Amino acid sequence: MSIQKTLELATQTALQNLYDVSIENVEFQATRKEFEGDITIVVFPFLRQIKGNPVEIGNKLGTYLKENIEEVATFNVVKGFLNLVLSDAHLQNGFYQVFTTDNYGINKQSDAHALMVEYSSPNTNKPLHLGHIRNNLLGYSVAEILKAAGNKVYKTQIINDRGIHICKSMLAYQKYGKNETPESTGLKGDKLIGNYYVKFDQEYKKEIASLEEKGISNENAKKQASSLVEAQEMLKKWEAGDQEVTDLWGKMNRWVYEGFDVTYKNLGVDFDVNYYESNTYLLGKDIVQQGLEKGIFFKKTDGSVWIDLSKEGLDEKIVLRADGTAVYITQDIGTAIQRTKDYPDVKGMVYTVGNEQDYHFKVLFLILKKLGYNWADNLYHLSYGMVDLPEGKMKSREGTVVDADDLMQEMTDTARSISQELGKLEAYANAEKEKLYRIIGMGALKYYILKVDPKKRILFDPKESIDFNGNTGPFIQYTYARIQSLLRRADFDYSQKVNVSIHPKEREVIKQLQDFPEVIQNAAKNHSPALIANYVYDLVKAFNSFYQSVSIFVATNEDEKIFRIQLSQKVGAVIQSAFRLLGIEMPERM
RNA sequence: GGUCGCGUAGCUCAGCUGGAUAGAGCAUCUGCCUUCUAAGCAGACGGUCACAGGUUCGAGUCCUGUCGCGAUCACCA
Repeated sequence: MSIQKTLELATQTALQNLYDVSIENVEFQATRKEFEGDITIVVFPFLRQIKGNPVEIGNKLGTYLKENIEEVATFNVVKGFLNLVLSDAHLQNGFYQVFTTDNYGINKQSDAHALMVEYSSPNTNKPLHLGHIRNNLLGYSVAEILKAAGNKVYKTQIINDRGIHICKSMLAYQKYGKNETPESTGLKGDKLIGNYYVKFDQEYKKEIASLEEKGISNENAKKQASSLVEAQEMLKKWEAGDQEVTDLWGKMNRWVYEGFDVTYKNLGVDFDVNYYESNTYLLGKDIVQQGLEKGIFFKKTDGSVWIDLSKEGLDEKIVLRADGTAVYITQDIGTAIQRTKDYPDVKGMVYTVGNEQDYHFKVLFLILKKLGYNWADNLYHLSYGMVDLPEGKMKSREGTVVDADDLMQEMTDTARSISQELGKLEAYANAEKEKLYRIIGMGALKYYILKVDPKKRILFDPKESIDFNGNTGPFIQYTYARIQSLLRRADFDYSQKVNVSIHPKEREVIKQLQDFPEVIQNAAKNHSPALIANYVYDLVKAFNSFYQSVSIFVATNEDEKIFRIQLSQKVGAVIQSAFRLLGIEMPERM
């Protein structure tokens, strides 16, 4: 039984005995650090049922708890706050239990309730950028957090491998590509294709400009430009299965995937299953037909099919075009249903998609619910804020993007130069040093992105480098590395339970450790890696303060030394577990 | 214009179901390396929690309105 539960029951009994009232909830909070105590009971809410002075009630309750509950060593009352000091014995027992629990805080995954987490979902006409990095890190991390909270999770992406934008790259390649390949140019496949996408846009703009000179309005010029018309024709050919077009499409997509694979690998993310839009874009039409029969959708005179969501405060929304072809939401309906067929154990899905699509997902979830799918209640749009630059939105076509590969490389480079400046790691082999630079650089990047609340937008200024001091990934990695150094030196058995008097700094660390399981549950419930990041930061602060104020190897007796090593070991383990949920690796030294 | 999100120290962010004097980091300034890794620790400075009302014993947190920023309201994806 948790200490909180114990105290709650005891408080209820106490108030029954002392005042003859039955209280339903007891409100707890961690004692603020300027007061003495570990856990605080808020007395004010009792005043609804007990007439009297809160300080007096607090004192009576405190006395009762101290006399009857062995875990309570002493107490004090400030205003309406009853601060309880827990006994050393209780803290030691609590810690030893934490210490001896393997994979502390991490739950076993249950097959009963599987979830599918979608993230990344790139277009195959351009390389990944900083926006994708946020998406990928968030999706991956939330998937890992959900696993740690006890869910079975399938990670997936839907690859946007068809459409007019792909045709634009293909067209530009046909015209200007001279049969270049990643091998012949030495470029990553996604970079090569991305260049042609930009090339198309440049030529398209030139064309519009020259049409405008001939007196054609901008609006008409945009529609009439021959390059655009050609791209549209190419899309029709693709849909008709034209051999030449589909061959080129296949070849160029393969190059892009090879490029993406490198980026994903460096980013440390992975997927259990991929869905391709070229396979799913026709899905959902039969569902629309069924919905029409059930009266959920209705047909307009031109033959297009709609759903009326005005009762839900939304508009009418089209689900099928007049010519019978699918729109974006049609295939999303189809894909969601397809996934539950492919993976019958899936009871819910998480979509990691930017907040610009809030409206879309509201509509999608509502439609699926109206169609009567019982898993529709367990759909969640993990909506996150955009990553913007000081000058505004990133735009691939205009070249104002922070490229994912470049940024990761820069982070490693920064880690290298800081490390060299500090004169660290000089004794190690080059290969090991490079590996550590990568771990530290990526740790800085990932923590920087994940520590902020997903729904807030991030302003990224490329001119200001991401920090390595303070509330950062490397700070936490550094603490871990220090702990590993301690453990390498501790060449004795420290597994046994010991009795010591607990230092105030140790108290703080123990209490932090005890919060970890709840933090994981909370992060899962809120789909927020930021909660994990903030927790680890607090834990590390508490540990560093402890590390600074007590000596571990020069403890006053053997038991104390063992206890401090145990405490350090477990803090290291929790840091590692928590950072694994963020996809951040730990260095053994730095 | 409708809808949704955000607004906390000079900057970047915490602040759990309402609870004590609103917390960190960066930046600026002070101390601490002949003792376990100074990417660290201890401290100083810095706040009308956008604004105005309301609910409450108690509001950064809940409600209403106003302002500011962003997104969205396509037979594009």
